[in-house]
Parts: sequence; structure tokens; C-alpha cells
Amino acid sequence: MARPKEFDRDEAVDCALTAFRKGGFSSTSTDDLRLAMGIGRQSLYDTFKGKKELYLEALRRYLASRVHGHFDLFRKAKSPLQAIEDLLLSIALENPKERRLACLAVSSICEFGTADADVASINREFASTMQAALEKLVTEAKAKHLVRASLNAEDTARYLVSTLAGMRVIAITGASPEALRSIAAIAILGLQPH
Amino acid sequence: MARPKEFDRDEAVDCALTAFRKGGFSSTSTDDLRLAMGIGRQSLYDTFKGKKELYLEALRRYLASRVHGHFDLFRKAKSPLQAIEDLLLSIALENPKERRLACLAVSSICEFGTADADVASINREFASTMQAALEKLVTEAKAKHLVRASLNAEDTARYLVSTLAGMRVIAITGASPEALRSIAAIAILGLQPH
DNA sequence: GCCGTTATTGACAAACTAGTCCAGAATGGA
DNA sequence: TCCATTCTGGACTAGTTTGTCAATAACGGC
Repeated sequence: MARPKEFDRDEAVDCALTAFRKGGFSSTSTDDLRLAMGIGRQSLYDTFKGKKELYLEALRRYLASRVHGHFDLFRKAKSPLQAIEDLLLSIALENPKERRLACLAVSSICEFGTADADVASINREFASTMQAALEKLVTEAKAKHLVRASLNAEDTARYLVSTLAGMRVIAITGASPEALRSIAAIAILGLQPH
Repeated sequence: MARPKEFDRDEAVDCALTAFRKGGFSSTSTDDLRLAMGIGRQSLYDTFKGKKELYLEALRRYLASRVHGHFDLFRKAKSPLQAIEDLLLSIALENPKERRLACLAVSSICEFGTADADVASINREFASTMQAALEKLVTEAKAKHLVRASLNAEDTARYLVSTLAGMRVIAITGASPEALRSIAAIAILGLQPH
């Protein structure tokens, strides 16, 4: 065997993630990163290959943890509509510091558009995972007459993904939990039958 | 008098705006900018003082033109609810190239958060202009029984701003006009009375 | 046409950036 | 204890970045 790493890889990625969420990819230098991660320059390159690869790993990690958290909410919810509501409310429940950090999905979409194949593909996969889960929830909710029968599951799921993205943007600007809750409430109210 | 400029200042800002919308502030170099604007390096610094000032001017110009366009829609609309619907539908009506460019408001919020006072203040002013206009429309729509009486105008306006931001994000990823229209339709349907 | 003013052009400087190299240190197994 | 392996830290490089400077060119009023 040989000398073991002095830092935890996952913790380091988390620190990099926070740094990237603060300023995006371009404006976060490798020096900012290694300082935030508390590791040396060479360790960064040995462990993560480069800045871009570290960013992609941070993005994957961020989205995986979001999926994990969201699916957890879904499982715990009493009804499919409650699951959707809990999802929208989850932003309001985050602590203020976390809430004010940009969502790396939204941020990467703004910074890279569709120009970067890796970023686009990671985001596309996340979006379709969420889309599928939400379609299922909407379909179930429709079956239980919790949402309007006239609503198309696919369109409604897309609407919810869009709503979530909008709330993430609003949250960065410092919107209060109450403001975020009221947005979620209106979105949910709009789905319910007469 | 003296030698006149060989370029149109407003056109130049528009070119810079497009460049910034493609990649954000940090990843757009002054060289990218002067090339996109078709002007020399010194002209850029003489006319706009620096990269940051050019960005702020592009952001202000972008938001002013959005406000102008939106208020135009509002004036032309047959009813306050129609005005809101037209606003949400306007993204779907943009040409594909324009639609896929990031909204500089959303993009600047992601890149700068609240860390930059200038950016934050410009965005805050735009947000409150839109918020006020939407509150007025919602109040009018309520009076005409076009939207649910139970909806609070302030919250509903915020909900609409958030919806718009979400749709802008979705649009960058290449969402079709149909997808964007369906999102707008669900949002509007949700506001209407039983 | 001359002249003061301003625009343009290309060269330049200082700082910063991503990524590499290398020497030394730390580790676990033999 | 010694060794092979891998980690670490600092120096380094090549390229890019923002912003400036100085020389030249173009314009309009006189």
C-alpha cells in the first residue's frame, strides 16, 4: 500500500459544489476551488483530473442528491398531490444560506446553454427523471380526483419542472420562505379540481 | 468638432448583449466582445469604460426592452387576464434562436447572486416594475371575475414572475413552442375561477 | 486647407489562469 | 527498518485576461 489521502473525496466535492454554486464555472478559479476544498493544487488534479471534470462531478453529485431528496419526499407523502406540494415547498424549508445559493442545474443551463454536451446530457437525464416521476404522480393524483381531470400528465409535469426552476431563481434573490410558500400554494391550488 | 464614431453605440451594446447571453459575464472575454461588436479594443474602453460597465449597460438595455415589450402586450390585450396570458405566451412566440439565449436577468442572478450590488439593484428594480404591473393586472382581473377571488394579488404577481423565470430556463434547454404554450396554459387555467 | 478634437489601430504590460513538474514526506507491507 | 507507492506543497510554464499607451487617421468648424 501507499500513503492515503488526507482529505475525504466526497467532502471535497461538496466544497467545490458550494464554490461553483456561488459563482458558476468560469468565475470560480482552480485556486478558489482548492482553497474552498482545503487541498493542494496537485491533489486536485490527481484526484479530479481537472477543473471541468470536477465541475461535472459536482453537478452530477448535486443532481443525484436532489433526486434522492425529492424521491424521499415522494415516498413519505400521504398522497400524490401532497408529494407534489412537498416538492414545491421543499425550497422554502431549506436553510437561508443553502436557499440563496444558485441551483447548479439552472446555473449550468444559463452558463453553458446546450453548447456543452456533457453538461447538457447530465441535465437532460435529471430533467427526464423528474419529468417521469412527476408524470406518474400527476397520473395517480388524477385517478384519485385530486387534480383536474382535464390536465395532461406530461404537460403538467413539465409545468411543475418549470415552476421549480422559477422558484429556484427567485430563491437566489433572497425571497422569503413565505413568498416561496405562497408561490407553491398558488401552483398547487391551480391543479386542483373545482 | 471631431471624428465621429464609426459604429452605432446601441447596435454595439446589442451585440455585446447577445454575447453575454450566450456565456454569461465571466466566460465572455473582452476579445469575444469587441469581435462580436465589430469594434476595436480601445473603442470599447473609450465608449463603455470597461467590461463590467458594458455588462451593466447591456443588462439595463435588455431589461428596458423587456419592460417595453411586456407593457406593449399589456396595452394591446383585450382583458387583464389576456394580458397575463400574452406575457406567458410571448416566450413561445420568440424565434428559436432568441428563445435559446439565456435571459440575462436569470443568468446574472445565477452568476452574481446578491454579491454584486449593481447587478442586484438593476434586477430588483426590474422585478418590482413587473411585480407592480402584474399586481395591477391581477387586481383588475379579479374585479372582472376573470381570476379566482381567493387569490391575493401580490402573491399571484410573484407567482407569475417566478413562472416566467422558470419558462425562460426551460426555453434555453430547447423546449418547443408547444411545450412552452402548454406551461403557460396550465398556469393561466390555474388562476381562473371555477 | 488648416487645426483641434476625437476615433481607431496595434503593440504592450501586468496580472491571472489552468495545468505540470519535481522534490520531499507519509504510509503500509515485507 | 527498508521499500514501493502515493500524497503533498511549492515552484514553474505557457497562454490568456483586462486594461493602457502612443501613433496615426478622420472629421468638422474656421
